[in-house]
Amino acid sequence: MDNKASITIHDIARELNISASTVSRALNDNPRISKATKDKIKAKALEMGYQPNTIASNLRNQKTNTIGIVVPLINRHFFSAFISGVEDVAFASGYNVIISQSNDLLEKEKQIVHSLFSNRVDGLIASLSMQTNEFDHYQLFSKKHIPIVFFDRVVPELEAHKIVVDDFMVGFKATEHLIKQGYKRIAHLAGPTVLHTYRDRMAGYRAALEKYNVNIDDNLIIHGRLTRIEGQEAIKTLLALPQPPDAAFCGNDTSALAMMVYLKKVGIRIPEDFGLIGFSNEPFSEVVTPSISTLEQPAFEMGVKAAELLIQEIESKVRLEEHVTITMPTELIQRESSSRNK
Amino acid sequence: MDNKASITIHDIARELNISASTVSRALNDNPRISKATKDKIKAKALEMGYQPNTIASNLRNQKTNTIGIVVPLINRHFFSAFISGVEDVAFASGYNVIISQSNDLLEKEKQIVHSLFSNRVDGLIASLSMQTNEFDHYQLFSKKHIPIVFFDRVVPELEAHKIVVDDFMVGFKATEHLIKQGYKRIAHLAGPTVLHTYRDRMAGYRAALEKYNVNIDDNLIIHGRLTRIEGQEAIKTLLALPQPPDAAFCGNDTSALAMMVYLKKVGIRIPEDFGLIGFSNEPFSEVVTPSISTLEQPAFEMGVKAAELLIQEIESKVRLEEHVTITMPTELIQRESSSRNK
DNA sequence: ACTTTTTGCGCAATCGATTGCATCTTTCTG
DNA sequence: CAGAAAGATGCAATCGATTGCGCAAAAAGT
Repeated sequence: MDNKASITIHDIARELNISASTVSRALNDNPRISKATKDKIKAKALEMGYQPNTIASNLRNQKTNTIGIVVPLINRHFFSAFISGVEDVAFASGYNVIISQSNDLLEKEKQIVHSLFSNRVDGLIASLSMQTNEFDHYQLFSKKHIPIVFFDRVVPELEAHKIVVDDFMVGFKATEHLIKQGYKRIAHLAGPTVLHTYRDRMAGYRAALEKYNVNIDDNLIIHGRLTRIEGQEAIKTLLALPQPPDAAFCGNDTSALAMMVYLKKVGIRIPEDFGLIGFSNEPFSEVVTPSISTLEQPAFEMGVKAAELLIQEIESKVRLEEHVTITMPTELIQRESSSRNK
Repeated sequence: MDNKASITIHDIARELNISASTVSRALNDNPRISKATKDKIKAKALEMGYQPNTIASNLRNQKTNTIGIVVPLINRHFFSAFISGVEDVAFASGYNVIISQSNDLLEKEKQIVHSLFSNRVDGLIASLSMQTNEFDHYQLFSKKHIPIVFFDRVVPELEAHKIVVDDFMVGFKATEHLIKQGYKRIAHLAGPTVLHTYRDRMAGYRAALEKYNVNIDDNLIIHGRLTRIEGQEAIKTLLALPQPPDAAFCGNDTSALAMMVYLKKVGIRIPEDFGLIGFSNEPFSEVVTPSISTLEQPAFEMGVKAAELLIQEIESKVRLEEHVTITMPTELIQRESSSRNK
């Protein structure tokens, strides 16, 4: 029915024989407008079914009340939980959220970042793609002092706020746990070392071994993309070693699961013969048999923190000079796959 | 450093002593501008680090190249996979995606829909909240002929495009499968009947029983919100029946898992003593022991279809008169939890 | 009664990109 | 070589909301 163009404040103004400025001010509860006029205008706006045009407002105000999110893949528990946390806070503060996924491709990430910039988001929350090794595209934002918060995959070179987990402690705690459970040769399935996350975790792994005087054997360290396939390949490789490991700390739960499935298939008992611990507490790790020990990565809370930090920065007049880094605690969740001592 | 305001086409025009219109046309490859001028302008734009202001463009063009998505909760496998599918198609077609979650609250859903409208999204993709029993807020869109695609939770009253799975067939196939596996008393854990989805599924369940001349016992049908807790309560209730069931078709994998955990605990063997089938093929259902039979809900593909349909509608001059409903196939995935005949 | 303040509202510019309608050159045609 | 046609670019309005400044009327102060 209502095919005509939207009604604007000018339409309301014309109907009421007043100026558009007054309508605008009335709708924004500007004190310069009398109560009587305000009421009249608001009533008319309602009657005419007026809906503000946020685009126009954004253009004029140089503010979009929108924050952009860049993640490698929406459809992964950690990221979707994180996004959920961001959205919660954003909504409560009157912000919209534009989400894009990089599919772990640098080129797509670049495009997305440009697009979000052109859409004039007020701030950006991003996790780097696995390929990302240059950061010029983020300078669009930093040069204009548009706040950015990086999370999960971050690099030290980046001058921006960061939300991370203590990856060193992750590696340390996971490894220490396996040691304390009596495992002697502990393998580590690590992600690509270009990412600091994985470097730190491996450092924690090494530190724990050293602390407990366990010999470090580089043959027990395998790098990969932590997929199911690669997890399976890794465990095959490890078992074929002259001195195979009796436990593994995997970079994520997915690869730990892959190992578990294979170990069960070849008749190696978990946790008796082989101990496993993963990372990030995917929903499945609790319900598989045996359940997989892991470290909880508080995704939702990280999203909340990221959004709070970003919005605070957006709305503060003065831009913080130093960049804050929030390190989130990760909790070790001991389950069956590593519970040799009970 | 670069603290000054953004450079606009006017800045470029000034530098080159030409008009802004020419710059605009050049950057848009308008044939009315000579190659020489275009090259000069593009070079200058690059040199000055020009970034188009999409907001201004959107306002003028009355088009935002943005589509809005409303889901109950981002952080759920089905929805995040769906969104991922939408985002893929949207990005490829030059659209941004604004995502909001209703948290299954009608009031929040209303706010979101208004906000997306004010942001002038070119189209909307939505799944109703569990509470939603009125639809006036969507009329904002339909009245202005802004296309909407509903998915998953839909109602027949809605005059819009829909992407759904064939819920009747889901119920039918799941139940038929259990019957063919030799189970005799098949329970059904159903969702709230206000939602058509669940009504249809139950109808399918009943139809299958009838077709195979299995007596329908209403005591075996339990309604709930399909959470883990309620799944556990349900199986307790069912087992306490004078004539307990020997199989169950659960409304989702989560509740099926809850049943499984309880059944294992009390020593009832799956699938020998009790058959289980869930719905939606959550990632965990494949990896638990025993693995859970289920029906695949092609979330990602549904997102793809939804986006394709919406974008096609947005970009077609003529608005389709009839509303299309795309019914996606669901495939039964037989796993251990229901494989008595092998 | 006259100045000063306060109150209420309108004018017109602005945000940045787009586009219909000129205008001014060239180039071509007969 | 006049006049038409084609080619290249500029002017100014437009999208809808916001806001600094100004003006008039009403209220307050002397």
